This record gives sequence, structure tokens and C-alpha cells, in this order.
Amino acid sequence: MIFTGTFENKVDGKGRTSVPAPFRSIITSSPSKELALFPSFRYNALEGMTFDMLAAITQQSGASEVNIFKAAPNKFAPLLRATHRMHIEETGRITLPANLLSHASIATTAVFTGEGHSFLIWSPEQFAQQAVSDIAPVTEANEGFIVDFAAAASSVQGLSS
Amino acid sequence: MIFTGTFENKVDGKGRTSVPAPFRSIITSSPSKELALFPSFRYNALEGMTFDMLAAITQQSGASEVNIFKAAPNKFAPLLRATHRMHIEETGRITLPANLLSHASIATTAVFTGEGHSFLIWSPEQFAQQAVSDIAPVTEANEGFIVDFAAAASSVQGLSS
DNA sequence: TTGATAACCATGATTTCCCATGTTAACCCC
DNA sequence: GGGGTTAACATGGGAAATCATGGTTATCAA
Repeated sequence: MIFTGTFENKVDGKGRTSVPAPFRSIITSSPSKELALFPSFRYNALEGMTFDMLAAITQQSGASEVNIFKAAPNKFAPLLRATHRMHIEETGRITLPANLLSHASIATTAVFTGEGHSFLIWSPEQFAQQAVSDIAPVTEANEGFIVDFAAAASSVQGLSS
Repeated sequence: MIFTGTFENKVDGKGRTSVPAPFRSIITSSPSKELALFPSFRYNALEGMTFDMLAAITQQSGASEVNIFKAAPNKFAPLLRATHRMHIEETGRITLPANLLSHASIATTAVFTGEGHSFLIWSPEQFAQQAVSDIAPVTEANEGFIVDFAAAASSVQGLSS
């Protein structure tokens, strides 16, 4: 299941916001039915994915292995420590923790963007700023991506268009 | 079950502290419903996990075998000797033993951090000093981690979400 | 008896759950 | 295709449960 699209929702005084319905159905149909939410490494935003996805990634990388005697710190530790495990309530909302709200500079409005296996939550200002730099005309810098994307798209079978 | 997140709780004069609710539910839903607590080998902190997890580790490594006649020291012996088996009381608290409190330099406040299959208990000072708890923008220092994370994420297969 | 530990009771604050409402989008029948 | 009906969704507010934490009583050992 792939997160796609952009949605803008309100954040109330309690920090509550509705998870966009298409995202919600992905999460609630996952085994744990729960959400991993953490500060994005790349952007001034929050990143979310199914908790199962996060667990799979950490397991796959050995990050959650129990290395009692190992001297070296677990390099995934900062991620695990910063990750909130969240439950989506019946009406489709989550409560964004205060520290994450301030990390992403979110006050009364949150912009959700699908990013494939994960999604991001932005303040409108941060999103607008980033979107400008992400969406650019074809240049030497992004030409490679466009070609790759076209190649991948053409190799996908069974699509109606 | 994966321990994630960071929580700060009070420690009273008797050494009592509340186990953060998300951690508590993992422990109380384990078969033994009990907790293994021991000094961390890595940090100036305490490490905890379900008692079943510790048992599984020692069994898997053969550390719990009865070697009455063997002269060679059991490498798990120091760990097993230092481990306290603890019961979480009805109200969700544990009493941290005095020797563990002093090992971790904990006085009136304890910081709990999820580390995957285990969690750590720090003094606020030790945590602030040791943990790079803030996930910073991309820099040379954390770039390696980000690449690893991306690689792990992209290699996760067969997820229903 | 005394000191320590563990179980029990009490409480304020926070969080979560549930109900209610307006609005939008989908659907269906004519 | 138009109009009306229904369902889904986002959002506000309040009630109830959970949680962290302080204090008190029981239990046990030295």
C-alpha cells in the first residue's frame, strides 16, 4: 500500500487532527492498526508510517537486536527514542504530541503528503516553501530521475493507461 | 513488541517510579508479566526488558546451562548476577533498587527511552549528555545513518501496508 | 520492636473515548 | 443528465477512563 496525495486538515487546541481517509485506511488495515510518528530526517516536518513498517525496517537492519554486551551504540536509537506509537481513534483522528508539533512548526493547520511507504505532515508554510524547490522544470539535475521514472513506468504491466 | 519513545517520570523517596504506560503494556502482556532490570553495559544507565526476553537470550546462547564441573567462566554470569527480576505493581510502578539507582546516578527523575527490544532508564543529565535525542537535519555526522535507513526501508518486502 | 519492603487507597491532571453537527462527495432513481 | 437522498468525512465539545504520583496501612525479617 502506497501513500499518495496531499491533504490539508485542521489541528485543534488539543493537538488533534484527522488523518486523511486514504491514509487512515492503509494504517487501520495493517496488522497492528497503529501508526509510527517521528521527526523527519530530511525536512522540517513529521514522518509517519504503519508501525509494522517501522518494526520491519528496524528488524531488517538489526537495529532492534538485543546487544547487551556490545559497546557500540545502536545507530537507530535516536529514531526509536523519538518515535511515538499512536492509535487512530474511531472518528479518524490522532493527537499530535506537543514536542512534534513544535518540531514541525505546526499550529492550527497540518498538510499531509503521501511519500510512498510513508507520509509527511507539514505546517502550510514549510510545505509551501519545500514544494517550490521540489517541483522544478527539467534540468540536468533531475533529468536522470525523469528518465528512470519513465523507464519504470513503461515496465509496469497491466495498467489501464 | 518494540519499545519506542521517550518519557520522563518522577522517582520518590522510596525509589518508586511509574513505568510509562506503553512500556508497561508490553511487559504485562508478556507470558511472565515481569521485568528484567540490570545495569547497562553500554551506558551509565539501566536496561530493562521482559523477563522472557532475557530468558530467551540466555537459553539461546547456552548461558543458562548447568556446568557444574566446567572451569571456564560463563560470560553471562555478570549479567545474570546483576539482574533484578521485578514485578510491576497494580498502579504501574516499580521500586528501583538502591544499587541500580546509584549506578545510573538517578535521584528524583528518571528518563525512559525505547531501544527496540529493550529500554533504558537514565538520569536526566546522563540522557542529555549521552543521547543524541534530537534528530537533526542532514549533516555529515548522520548522513550515514540516513542512507542505512533508506536502504533498510527499500529492502523491506511483502508488507501488506 | 524496628526497619524495610510491598500492597493498598486517594487524588489531580491528562488523555482518550464517545456523541453531535455541518459539509462534502458519492450514489441512485427518475 | 438532473435532482434528491444517503453515506462518508472533518471537526467541535464534553464525559469517562487512564495515568502519574503522594500517602497510608499491612507484611515480614532481623
